[in-house]
Amino acid sequence: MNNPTDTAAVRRHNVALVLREIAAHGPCARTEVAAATGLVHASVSALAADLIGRGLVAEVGSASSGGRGRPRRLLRLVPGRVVAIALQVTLERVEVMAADLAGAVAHRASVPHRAPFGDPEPLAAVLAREIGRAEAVVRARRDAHLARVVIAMAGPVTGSGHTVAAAIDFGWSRTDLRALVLAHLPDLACPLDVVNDANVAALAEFHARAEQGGELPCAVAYIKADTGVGGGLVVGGRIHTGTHGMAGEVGHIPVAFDGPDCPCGARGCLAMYVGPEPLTAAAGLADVAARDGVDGALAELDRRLRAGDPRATDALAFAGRSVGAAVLAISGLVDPGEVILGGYLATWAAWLTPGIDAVMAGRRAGAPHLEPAIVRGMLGPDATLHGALRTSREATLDDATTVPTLDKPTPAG
Amino acid sequence: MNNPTDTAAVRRHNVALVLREIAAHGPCARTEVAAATGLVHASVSALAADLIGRGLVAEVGSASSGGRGRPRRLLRLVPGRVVAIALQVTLERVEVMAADLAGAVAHRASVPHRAPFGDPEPLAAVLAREIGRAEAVVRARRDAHLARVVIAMAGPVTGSGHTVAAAIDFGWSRTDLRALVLAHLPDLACPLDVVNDANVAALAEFHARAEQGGELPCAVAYIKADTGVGGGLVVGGRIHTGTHGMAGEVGHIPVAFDGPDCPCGARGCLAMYVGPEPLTAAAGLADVAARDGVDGALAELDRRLRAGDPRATDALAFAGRSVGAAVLAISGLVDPGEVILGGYLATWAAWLTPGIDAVMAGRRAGAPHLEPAIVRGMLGPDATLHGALRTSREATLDDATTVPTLDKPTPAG
DNA sequence: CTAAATATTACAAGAGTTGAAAAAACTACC
DNA sequence: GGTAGTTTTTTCAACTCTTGTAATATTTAG
Repeated sequence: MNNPTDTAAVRRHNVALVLREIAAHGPCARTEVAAATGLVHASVSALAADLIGRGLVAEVGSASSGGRGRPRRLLRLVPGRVVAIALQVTLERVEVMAADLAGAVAHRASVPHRAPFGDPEPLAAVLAREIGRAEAVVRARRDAHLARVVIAMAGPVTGSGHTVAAAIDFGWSRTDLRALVLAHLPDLACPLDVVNDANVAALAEFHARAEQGGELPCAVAYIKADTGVGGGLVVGGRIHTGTHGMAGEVGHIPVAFDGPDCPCGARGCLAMYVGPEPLTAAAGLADVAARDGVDGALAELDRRLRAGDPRATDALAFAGRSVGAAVLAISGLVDPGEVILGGYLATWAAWLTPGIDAVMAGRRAGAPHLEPAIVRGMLGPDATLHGALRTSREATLDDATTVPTLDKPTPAG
Repeated sequence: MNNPTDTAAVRRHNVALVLREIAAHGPCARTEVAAATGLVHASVSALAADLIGRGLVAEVGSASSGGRGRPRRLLRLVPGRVVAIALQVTLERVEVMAADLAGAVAHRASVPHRAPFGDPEPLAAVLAREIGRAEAVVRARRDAHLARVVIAMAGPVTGSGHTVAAAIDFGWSRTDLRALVLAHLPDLACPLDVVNDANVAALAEFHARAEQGGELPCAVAYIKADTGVGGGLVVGGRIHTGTHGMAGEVGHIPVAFDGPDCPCGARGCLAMYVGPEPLTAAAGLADVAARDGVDGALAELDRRLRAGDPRATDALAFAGRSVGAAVLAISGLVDPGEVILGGYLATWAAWLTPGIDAVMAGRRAGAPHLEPAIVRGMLGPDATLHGALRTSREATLDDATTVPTLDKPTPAG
């Protein structure tokens, strides 16, 4: 907010306020919105009329409010009015999901991409094709407004939100993925963002918790492990990307500065203790990994954990200690209210917790009220897709005036 | 910004914008302010008139701008109009400084406090007495407006900004220092804040760099060591306090999770490697420390470093490695554009850098553009006092309408 | 001394919110 | 069944703020 402000900005802000309230607290009357936002009845009426004009909000019947008096006319989000497309790039596939502001899924796809190492162009073509398909689905719906396309993938993304600084798994460096994809889509009429997968997963988990628990902490950290170790920081409800898009890369927190060498160039990184390869190796599954791949080894590790194999449980307990060290680092630096575990850290939380607690016990004993709560993420493997959709949702809720009015400006029939 | 916005908020924002511009870029004309802020000439005139009415800004002569034409009338901050009082609590003394928005010092004091362990009340009395003295100095000045009193001390301060959660050095816990001090000052007519000393020092160093370098990074981390190891995070120009006021406590980042026990309850904390006791001990000065205290040992260490004593330089090189590990953790988590060293880390940066670089070399080799620059702080031991003043300054610049107009509202003679 | 150039102010218009009054719509009660 | 009471929503005049244009002020070049 370094720019000059005028009354239009006030309008934007207050429209967003009303829309956010209606989106968050289900169908509700104008009076309730006024009470919740602090705006005056007259203002809420005008702002709601604006939102209705954009097709974002509609009146949905009346509800007599207990005693006598005029019944309140409830407002709610119009399903399917604003849709976003999210794409997640994993090692082998592209996952696609399109959903509206309420989270109703309009389109879902999963395709293999067979991207060659070192050349982002074929993957960009696949992404563009899938965006086109999803866009066609959205366009077929009457009055659906495509707000944004969001591509999530591993690797730091620079602040401006389009260049992947280093995608180790794909052998790229400083690749403007947005430009590559947009080159295939000259007619795309909405913004396209590239984001870090773990960062948006953190955002999704943050909102999932905020929606069920009442209070939302000022900061939340997310640590996940699946094919890699990553994470994200949500500060004040927003993703903290950092100067180079590296923020939240918890996989490379050094938990032992004289530890084993990490491919990143440093020593003793967290990923060297809880990453899939070191973890399965520590559980004595190196041979399984060599034969069946990492996924097979992880599945076998899961079986052995549930069977009570001591070598497996010991490996998890040791890994837990490194997670505990990372949590202490996070606690001291960022001081989040909660640390959320994702991926197999959530699945195997029961076996990790003893190690985490052991490392944190000392400090907790001194000041238990100052340490973050460690909780399991509630979203499964789709956390990233949901998070990518969430970034679009937040952008729309922040500035609803980007959604066109339904009267004349869209004469497309 | 979750509250409804009205035109008054627009005014606040734009007044702040103009004031900030005048404060930052010296005496400048309305035209220049308009160009820099994006506001229209007419608006700048009105806003400047408001600021002049509050006595914050004054016209200071004309300056012909090159060629012909009406000369521009320059605006500048009125010295001494808005004054803040900062107090820093150290182990043995209370340091006091009062200064105006431009940083001109109006009052300076340093008194021993002899605070007993476990009882905050005597210290609160000393603080209240010193605030009263500083206030009297401010009040004696014609038209000086006391904006804020800020108390900086070690220990996490909760977000609401008044309770010290744990002051280890003084043996307090969850102490509402603000209430204790205000009880002695029933007539204090301005807000009183309690802040973490290292956090505000980080803010001061951030602004010191921002003022000389043009671009300010989106995030900056600060690490200092003197009587203790601490730090701060500045994100988006603001101090990130965290959920419990613990953010930036870099002294307790674990750099080796099987390292030596730390009084905080954890193991391998950074403070166990670069803190004054471990550092002097590693340099073979344990006996000096026992005889002359920590300060004596640090002075001796400084002499030996400059004399080239290999044991001293080796100790610093080793400590540097732990700092490097902490920087890697900070880089991965927060991804600041710069890491600023303070205290004796700045003084002895030349001996620490080899160790830091050794730890960071590996990752820098892979992606040099993604690692933060490590720089020495420019402010000396007064960084904390300047930072405390800076928090007040930022609050005033954010909302200049808190400064009363000079006409009638202040009939005090 | 005049014309050009630059800086600042004056003024009407447009957009937004606010507060009070009016209208709408339903329930309860006689 | 009609009327009063209650609650919700809309209408309308007033106020504030920014903007764009025009007018005014002030200096230098020629």
